Amino acid sequence: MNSVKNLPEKTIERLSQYRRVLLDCLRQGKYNIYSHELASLLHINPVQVRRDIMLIGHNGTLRKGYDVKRLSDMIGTIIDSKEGQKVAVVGVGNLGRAIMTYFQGKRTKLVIAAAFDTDPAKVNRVIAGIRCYAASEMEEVIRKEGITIGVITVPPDKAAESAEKLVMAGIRGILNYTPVALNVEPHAYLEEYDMVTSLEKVAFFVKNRS
Amino acid sequence: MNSVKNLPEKTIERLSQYRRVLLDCLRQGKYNIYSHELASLLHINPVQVRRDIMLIGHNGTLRKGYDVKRLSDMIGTIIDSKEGQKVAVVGVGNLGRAIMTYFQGKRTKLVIAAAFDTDPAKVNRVIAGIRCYAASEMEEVIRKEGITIGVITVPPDKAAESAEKLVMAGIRGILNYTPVALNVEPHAYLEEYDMVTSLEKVAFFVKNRS
DNA sequence: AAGTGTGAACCTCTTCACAGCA
DNA sequence: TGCTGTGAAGAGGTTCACACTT
Repeated sequence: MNSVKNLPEKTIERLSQYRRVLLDCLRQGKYNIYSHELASLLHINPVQVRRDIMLIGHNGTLRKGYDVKRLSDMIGTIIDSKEGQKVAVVGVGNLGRAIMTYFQGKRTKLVIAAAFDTDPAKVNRVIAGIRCYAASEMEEVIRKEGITIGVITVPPDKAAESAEKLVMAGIRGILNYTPVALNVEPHAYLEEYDMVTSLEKVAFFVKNRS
Repeated sequence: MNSVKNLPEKTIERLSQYRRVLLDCLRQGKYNIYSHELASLLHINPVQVRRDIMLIGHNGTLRKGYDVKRLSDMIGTIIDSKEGQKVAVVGVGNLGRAIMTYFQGKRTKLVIAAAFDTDPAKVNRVIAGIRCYAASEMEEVIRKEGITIGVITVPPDKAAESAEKLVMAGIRGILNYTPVALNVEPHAYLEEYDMVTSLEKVAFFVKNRS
């Protein structure tokens, strides 16, 4: 079937961004929005917006733009799990802390429930509102808390080991910020992002501009 | 013409990753590598590797795999500028520091030359080896140092303002880690990355697995 | 036999063009 | 008139299949 489960990856990314914009609108008391407004706020094409919205089910539309509340709720039912999901941050360095701070009290459906590190100065402390455990406690804590997603922000040489521990603990999704390609399939869904690559990409396009 | 300037975006990203792997090989005394080795290290298809290498000029090949040194140099001539490029980090929070630490002494062709913040406690200090200036000095420092790329890691509400300042200072490329879509075209090349979107994407795929 | 180089097919994503509705 | 919804075309990216080389 061609349900919501088969949405294109790019559409999912944009839905997340639509929702952010929509929530902003609600906060400002704006209750409907045109596809071209959403589009220009995100610098994309209005057709793209309409098609994404079409893909999540023809519903949710009106003749004078989209109903902001209804659309953002609709996106919620697609992206969020009903009972929410818990996230663990592995590696409480600058990057780990950045993510923990970012999420502090933001989402209700996606909550950072634990952090892990090997540094005794961090273990058993609460950092950015999140309890930090010893890396050795990973499996126990993840199972007990029902954590499903792990974010890896450790130094490169500890990345593979961290991923392995997460998989052992039954994690279902991993977001890897380390420049090391991990091998966790088919146990977990894996998303990798490398800041150096992004910067080099910008450097390339800066170099080759007319 | 169909030169190296017109390389697909995805190919550029992979070239950056190939180079990392190749430099690792050199460090380990490995001097040639097969496409399937490179591929499996990065979890992609060997054909993809061969095609990317083909795109950067048929050269660089051998009958017993690729010459590691020659290929990584070749990638260097494509990604790097001859005299290198300087980078500025705008916003010395956790994320800004993460990037500054990451790059410390890593690259010679892509160097973080300055950081900017409004916090008096950070201004005029050296953090992760990088001099931190007041945000008000941005235009002056960027022009004087010849900085071409800006990384924005400020809080969301200051993102637009930071981007504007960078553009005013003649910046040519921006990497935006803020969840705010910036409007800097046609002055600068823009790359955006949003951690929340990435996490939500992982959450979606975790939720919808067979 | 085991690699590379590459045309062509395939798949994914984006945009065009336009019908239909208020 | 000005919006949404959508078939169809187009662009971009990946993989297949196979010729070629040593």
